Amino acid sequence: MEIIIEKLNRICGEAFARAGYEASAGRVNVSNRPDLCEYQCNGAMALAKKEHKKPIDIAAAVAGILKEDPAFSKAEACMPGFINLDLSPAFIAEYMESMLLSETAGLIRTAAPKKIIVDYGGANVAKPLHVGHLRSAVIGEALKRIAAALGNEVLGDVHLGDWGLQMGLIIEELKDRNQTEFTLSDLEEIYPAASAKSKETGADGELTEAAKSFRARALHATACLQSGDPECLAVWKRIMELSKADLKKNYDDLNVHFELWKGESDVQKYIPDMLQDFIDRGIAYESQGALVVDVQEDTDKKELPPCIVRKSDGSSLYATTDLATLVEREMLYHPDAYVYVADQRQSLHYLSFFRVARKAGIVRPEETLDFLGFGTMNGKDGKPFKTRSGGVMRLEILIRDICDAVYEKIRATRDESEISDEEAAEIAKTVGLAALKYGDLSNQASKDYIFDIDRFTSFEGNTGPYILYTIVRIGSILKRCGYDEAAVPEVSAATLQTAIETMPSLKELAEVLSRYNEVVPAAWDQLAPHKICQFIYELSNAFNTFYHEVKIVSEEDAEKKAGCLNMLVLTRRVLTDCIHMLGFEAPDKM
RNA sequence: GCACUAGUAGCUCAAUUGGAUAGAGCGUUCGGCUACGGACCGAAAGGUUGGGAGUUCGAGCCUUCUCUGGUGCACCA
Repeated sequence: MEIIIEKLNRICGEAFARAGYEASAGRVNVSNRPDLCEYQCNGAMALAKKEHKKPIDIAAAVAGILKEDPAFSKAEACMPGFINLDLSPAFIAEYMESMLLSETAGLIRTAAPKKIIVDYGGANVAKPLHVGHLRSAVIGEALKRIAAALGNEVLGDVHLGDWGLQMGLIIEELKDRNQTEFTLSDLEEIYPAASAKSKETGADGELTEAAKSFRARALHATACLQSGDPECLAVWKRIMELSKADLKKNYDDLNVHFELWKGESDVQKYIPDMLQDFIDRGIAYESQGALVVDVQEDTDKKELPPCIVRKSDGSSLYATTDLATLVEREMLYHPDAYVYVADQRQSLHYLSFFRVARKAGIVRPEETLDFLGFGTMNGKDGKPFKTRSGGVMRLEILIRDICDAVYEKIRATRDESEISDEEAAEIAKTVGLAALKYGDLSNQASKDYIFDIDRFTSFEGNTGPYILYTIVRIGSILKRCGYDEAAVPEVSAATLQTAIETMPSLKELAEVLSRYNEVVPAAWDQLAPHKICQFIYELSNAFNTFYHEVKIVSEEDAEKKAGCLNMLVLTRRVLTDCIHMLGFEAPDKM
């Protein structure tokens, strides 16, 4: 398999070379004027100045050569110097055949597989997941699956926040209540209560004395825990047990699965040696009582504050545990690359701690450290998404709401003889999750976006349900024609060619399909799952146009019908593989 | 104050990384049902890409100035 655009680049480059120009000018793009041609090459215009020739003359010479190539049914020069290209049916049919015969539907596995750790999720123990955790989970999971589909070895790590102040708050709150035993639902009530208690402010807007003293006690309890106090540790273990199980269930509901359930507590043991090493090598020094590392570089436009790796009270913080986590990962997994998925607001922290990691040589110079910062999920008013009462919405509630909305739609439109209430509820869970994830992933990760439940759950337009509907529709046609999962029609380039030659909308579908193996690596290189969303949306549109134009089931020409069915199988395969990469599934019917 | 980020159709989003006439969906208007699933398809209207200047054959994209939002600027994570 070769990516189609690279194949075309090669052919075009050779044509430029034969005409006496540099082959690098033969770069081909998908046309942005589909009314004129399918592909275009703009190399002649870039060459004109250097060659002291008119671009149209160069283009004409090259087009003359390309006209003879069996890959094209059209190759013509257009003013001021474009080369317009149409693929020949034989060429595209052959490409479809190779995709159909490929185990990966044409997706090309990377020649140099990497070991990649994706750090996402960002859950904190003892705090329920809320909407702020959605994007990290959804985007991180998608990136992980995309990288894996390309043949990389990928480990997802939830990197739990399990060693911070929230633990001290709960420990002290339990003491105040004289309580030693507690359940998950107790915990769900205890933490918010304790948190509120520590933040209580008086009329002047300052923390009250009670809040201050409670906070001080919590800080002390946190310190006790971190220094291994058995009593605190016992409570901590119990909290971990309950909370982890709950988090796992919540992430399962999101179809998000982590290979590693590591947390801050796992890497505490590396911190003393790591910091001592920093000091010994002169990387870290004391400043205002804290231990810091300079991260300023000459090319920086502004002053960067040094990275604090130990607070003046001797305790560790965010950057410390992140660095220690790298120490452990290097030791246990030797990865080639890291991707961190977290809120855009943390970009400074990541920049800073990446630099410390490099400066201290925790990672090898050739290892990559990437940070994908995502934007805020806003409500329809453009402000951060809140519940009606203005609070933070729990993720479970959000998922429930979206599934309920889908459920009502399915009940309203279903054929009751085919879909029971129970089935409708099952389908609504699948479709609701797709609506939620697609709604998020179809936006560029780094930008803020507006969460609109009505739009996301719509079955029309660029939505998850529309994509699923297309998959279900293809399944329905194949079933009607007698093909189930196992029985795939025999593949033949000649048959496909006949079908493509006689049905223009099928050729368009084929050309969208041919871009599959180009889009997925691009989505990975740019950490841009929305490119896959855009692709499957275009693919669904191309299919539905074709569907509407050609009555497949009643097609009488056996060869044409076989070609169509092959294309249906391939379309479904590509759509299914793509949504799997995005982290959701299609139901059998909906 | 300094820095980062965004600004594209009434609304929600794209734009193959510098290429031809800036594309989709929703909404609006019009057209298509004896359903291979109409949860669909086709068509129309809708734009000075926040604004100014520059770079070149060519700019939504690059440079610079400017306006408006959002965010971040050492001991929270």
